[in-house]
Amino acid sequence: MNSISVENFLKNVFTLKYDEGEKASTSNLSVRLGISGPAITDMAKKLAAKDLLIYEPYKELQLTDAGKNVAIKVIRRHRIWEMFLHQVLDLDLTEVHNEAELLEHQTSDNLLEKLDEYLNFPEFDPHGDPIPQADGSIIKHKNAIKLDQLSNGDKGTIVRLIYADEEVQQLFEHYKIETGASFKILKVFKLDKSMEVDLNGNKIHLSQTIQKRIFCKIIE
Amino acid sequence: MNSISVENFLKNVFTLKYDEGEKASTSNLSVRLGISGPAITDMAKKLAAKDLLIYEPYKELQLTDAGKNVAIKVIRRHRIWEMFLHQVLDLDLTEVHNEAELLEHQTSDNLLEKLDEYLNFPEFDPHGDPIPQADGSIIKHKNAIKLDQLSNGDKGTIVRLIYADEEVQQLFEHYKIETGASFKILKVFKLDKSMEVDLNGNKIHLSQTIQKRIFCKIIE
DNA sequence: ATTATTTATTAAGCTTACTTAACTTTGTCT
DNA sequence: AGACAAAGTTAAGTAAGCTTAATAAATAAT
Repeated sequence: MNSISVENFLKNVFTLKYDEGEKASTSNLSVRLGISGPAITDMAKKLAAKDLLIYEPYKELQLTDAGKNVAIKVIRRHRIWEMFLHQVLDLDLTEVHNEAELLEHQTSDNLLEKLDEYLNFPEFDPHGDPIPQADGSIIKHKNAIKLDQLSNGDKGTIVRLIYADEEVQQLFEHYKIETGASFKILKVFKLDKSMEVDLNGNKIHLSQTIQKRIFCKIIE
Repeated sequence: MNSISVENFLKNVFTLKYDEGEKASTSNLSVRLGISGPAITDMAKKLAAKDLLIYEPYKELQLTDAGKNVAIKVIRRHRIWEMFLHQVLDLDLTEVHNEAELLEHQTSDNLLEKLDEYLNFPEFDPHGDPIPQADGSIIKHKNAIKLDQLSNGDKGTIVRLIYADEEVQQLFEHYKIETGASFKILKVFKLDKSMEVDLNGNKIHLSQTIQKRIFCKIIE
């Protein structure tokens, strides 16, 4: 069995790359996992020896299929727990992530499938993140794009939010940015590509970094 | 925060002593925790340094109040999870223990109270074990005694089963020994204090060791 | 009471998952 | 191209939680 550290490592390589489009570099992982650079290099070598990823000094980490499978399973457990905690136990969106972060490493296959069944096999979690299916496949939102692709006057609804860290989470919470919310782009500033958005009647200003963490669908 | 190893250690000192009436000795703990004797001594010294228990070489371990509180909290989390897994997710009695064994270490106070509330503040788990309350108090079954106290002809119902290890668990499962079941003592053998019992129409033979793991109430 | 046996402890060593300090490689800037 | 900053790696060391082998204390048996 893989340890909690190993599971978290692989999960973060995966989400960094595939959810956020960032480089799976030593420094990015160091920040994400809250451990030192050398600890990242160390772990990368260990996991390479187990064929869970490909490590070449000074190059970006690459998950192998085996590594991807582990990552996807951890993400599945995480998102099913989030859904369960939110829908069944009524924990709010700011809490579910941290609780799921712990539970995701202590969930047997049997328990996981019971939870999935209880929830009636959901496809997306409360943040709009896709829940990897039992076979490892990941369903995508159709026609969803990141907010930074929109222009003046565009209207849409939010379908997914990327909760990378505590601060982003607080910002979403503070401005009531949540899946299902409708918005209109009021103005895009060419200077720094920030934009002003009307969200349920409130005017809010979003940097490009934040825009990239918000997936939406355009309403024609 | 206490590590998983520390939580398990304190929990087992507690249950060994207060649930099973056994000595909290190095060898008993070694068997229970599945680790070597020296590992027990090591941990005992560490926890003594943290004032969670009193360690004197060659003497039985004694939990301090602080140590008891940690143990009781872990037991509370364990039993609430068992109840939840059984009642809400429909896992069977043989599964809930092992799942709860993992989840008990990854449950925040907030989540725990949500689970407790969802279950409507139960007092006993599916094995009949008392669930320590939020204030640390432990409600006892009234007038419950262990099976080994009964005599020929006594009738009663099972209120609680002590699931010490995998084997006992299997035995309970195999003979359909479960809380709520009615029984009658057919014969007590003086030789080894074993007894023959009629349980829901089946004749079963129980050693004294097993009798001590079954709590019941007499029906007059 | 002495011996034998069980039980517990000490000693030495291992793995995992980290740390900081020093050094090396890579990429950028002029 | 050379210098420099940023990013990554190597080296050495730590703490937790284990292990086995050897030793000592407590308990039971004769």
